[in-house]
Amino acid sequence: MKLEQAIQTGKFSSEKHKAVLNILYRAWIVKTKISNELKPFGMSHEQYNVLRILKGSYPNAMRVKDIGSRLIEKSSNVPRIIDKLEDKKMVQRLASPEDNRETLISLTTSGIKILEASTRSVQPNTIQSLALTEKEAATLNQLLDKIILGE
Amino acid sequence: MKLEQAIQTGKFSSEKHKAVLNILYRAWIVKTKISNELKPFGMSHEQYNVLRILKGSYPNAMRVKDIGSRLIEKSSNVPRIIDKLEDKKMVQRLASPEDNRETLISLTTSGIKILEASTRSVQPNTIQSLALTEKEAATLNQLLDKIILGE
DNA sequence: ATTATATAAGTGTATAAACATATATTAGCA
DNA sequence: TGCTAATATATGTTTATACACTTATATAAT
Repeated sequence: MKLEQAIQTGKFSSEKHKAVLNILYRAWIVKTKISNELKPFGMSHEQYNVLRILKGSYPNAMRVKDIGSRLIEKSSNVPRIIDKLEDKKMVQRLASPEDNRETLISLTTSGIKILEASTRSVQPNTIQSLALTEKEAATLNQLLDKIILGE
Repeated sequence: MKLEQAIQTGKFSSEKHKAVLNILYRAWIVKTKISNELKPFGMSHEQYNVLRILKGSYPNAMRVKDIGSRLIEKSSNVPRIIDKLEDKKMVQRLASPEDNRETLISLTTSGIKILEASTRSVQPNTIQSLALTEKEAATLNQLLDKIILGE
């Protein structure tokens, strides 16, 4: 759906103004879609993201702070997300041998399985279904990379 | 900041995959920036959006459902946002002469003033500061309009 | 060695988002 | 008319977000 239909208006002061609203709208669409796909797996979007990050370094464990630095939403409360995943036995906390302030987090076997099953549900309905060629996506990425507010 | 730095990773399975993460990241940046700009005015992002929508039809009042249909995040709870704005005397509720189920919402004089003052703070630091030409923004909009998951 | 500073994880709390449900009113129709 | 369904707003409740603060540990400086 075009943005104009989605928010029932056609008056934008500029293409730049429209672009800002468009980004907010598409992000909301994507987040909503992913959250809905994850619902049967009893997982929130942020929990799923943490699992994906952990899988990137599997079978090595990761420190909480390194997980946080890879999350898109930097205000996320990583220990609390870990709590939820630990309750569900998807991850486990380990003591760090190098620094006692740190906690290491690792995926459990069951965590990997659920992650893979949920990814098989999420991917085809989100990323793979985007009606963009790789070239278009690359252009989109170039343009998005110019949005660098507040640095 | 480029996405790779922002989320401390360079491995994306495709440009499409990266684009999805990029949209989520840029939206988070924009939302955070706008929220910070609005903080001195004691207003949340969603409250600000509702005031902007109301200004579009000012001096005419709007129905709650029509405000909702213009919001980007469709799961927003419009009556509750109105509650907050009404507490701050920025809007007022009126009975609808046509349909007693409806409530009409209108901006107060003070609401308009605060909206205009906050917009003078938000606009230059968000939309106007985007390092995009109008042509680039138009291309960005075309590409974003292709993201139509779950319709 | 002792103190101050910085860092990592976790906790507390207030607000907002998401979702289901309730209440009131209108519209459709037998 | 009287009943059913649909619509519009509002409320209740659970979970998540944002942000401040605490605790424990490590590093740096004197």
